[in-house]
Amino acid sequence: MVETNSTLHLFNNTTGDFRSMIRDIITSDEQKIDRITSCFTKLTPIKRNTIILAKGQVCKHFYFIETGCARTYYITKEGQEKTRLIMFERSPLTVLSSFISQRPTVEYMETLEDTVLYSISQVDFFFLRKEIPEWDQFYLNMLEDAFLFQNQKIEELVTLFAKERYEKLRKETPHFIQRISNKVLATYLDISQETLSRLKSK
Amino acid sequence: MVETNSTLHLFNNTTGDFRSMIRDIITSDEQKIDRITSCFTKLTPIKRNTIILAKGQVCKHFYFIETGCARTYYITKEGQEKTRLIMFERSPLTVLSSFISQRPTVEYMETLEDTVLYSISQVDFFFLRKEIPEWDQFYLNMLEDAFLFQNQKIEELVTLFAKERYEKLRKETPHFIQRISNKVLATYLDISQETLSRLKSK
DNA sequence: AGTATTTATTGACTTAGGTCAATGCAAGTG
DNA sequence: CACTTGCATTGACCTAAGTCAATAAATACT
Repeated sequence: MVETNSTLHLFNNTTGDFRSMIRDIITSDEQKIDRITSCFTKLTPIKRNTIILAKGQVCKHFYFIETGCARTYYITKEGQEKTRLIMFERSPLTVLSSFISQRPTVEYMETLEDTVLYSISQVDFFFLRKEIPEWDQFYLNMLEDAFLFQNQKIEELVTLFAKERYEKLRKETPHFIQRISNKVLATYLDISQETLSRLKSK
Repeated sequence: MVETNSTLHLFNNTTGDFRSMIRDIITSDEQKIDRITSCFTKLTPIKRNTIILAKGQVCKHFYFIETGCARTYYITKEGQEKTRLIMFERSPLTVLSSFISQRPTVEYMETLEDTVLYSISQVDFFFLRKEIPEWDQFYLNMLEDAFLFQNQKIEELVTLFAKERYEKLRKETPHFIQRISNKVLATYLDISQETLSRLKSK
């Protein structure tokens, strides 16, 4: 990863890559981009299969993934994992329900690969929303995206067979199959690992 | 329903009840409430089981339900209905995915009882958001609510058995059982009508 | 490199819930 | 009020997908 920083600000612990991620997300002047990036901390790399947030905790951070990927999942009372969301590099990552409400989450958040995150606290996040309209707009866009994503997920769960959900994923997001283990992918599609294995070989 | 209007504005086709609904939703001065209510039209009562929006159409309106109730649902390629959302009086009603994106919906919207709606066009709705910060805030709150609702729905679909979903509904929203037919309720819980009938008698 | 621990695959069997069909019941319409 | 149409219930049977178990293959660990 290139460690050049396009600004001259000292004590800015963000990289050029991170600035470009922010620029992808909001259109604003460089000063505001500075202000935003200054609120983020680059975390030390997190090993794969590390739990970032556990059931019962309040989600006090919002992340951007620089490299790697992560998921959020439920554990049923029978002990089964059910993955709701998988996010890759250059994407936001948080347990939005808990982040919004600041109430304990029922989900776990876990890295699926060695992952580098940029982190902002919930307090700073909401402070930035008041301060920078473009950031407020980003929050709104993210919320809309999250709504549309879940809307789609509900539709797929209730209208498609296991086989069809897998085929749709294969066509629309083939990188999921390349990067995510069969085991986790099965929990994402809400089918058993064995059934997924059988679907793949047909 | 009381048809008194607490303002002196002529040509204001909204009722006192409607004003109180808006006041429930946003905190603002009476002038802005006037401005908001003036953008809504009270529709002539709609008979039960009337389709308000069909698959393939773009959702160009946002509604408040004054009396009655309505649902949005998918029809699978096997011809089965799957209800995603049921809304009652004093609640917002729209197919948010299509309303946001202005792209054709895959859902149907239908009244479940004789229903009275207040309607605002998508254009006016977004115009109001620019004009009145409290309305913009309402949109954000609604989006957050909608997100949280779907988040919950996904959790229930993937972590609970049919029986448990029914028991949860019976405890948390008993009015659904009183007002919604077994048939529609079954599609809301994503179980067959026969199975729901059997669950109820145990 | 060699061992230990996951993960993937495959077969045999089970099950939650669905489908189909028949009957009784309630409700809307002329 | 009769009549039709749709809704709820129940029984008999079915099936998509899950579970359990045994290998095999891949990864991680020392």
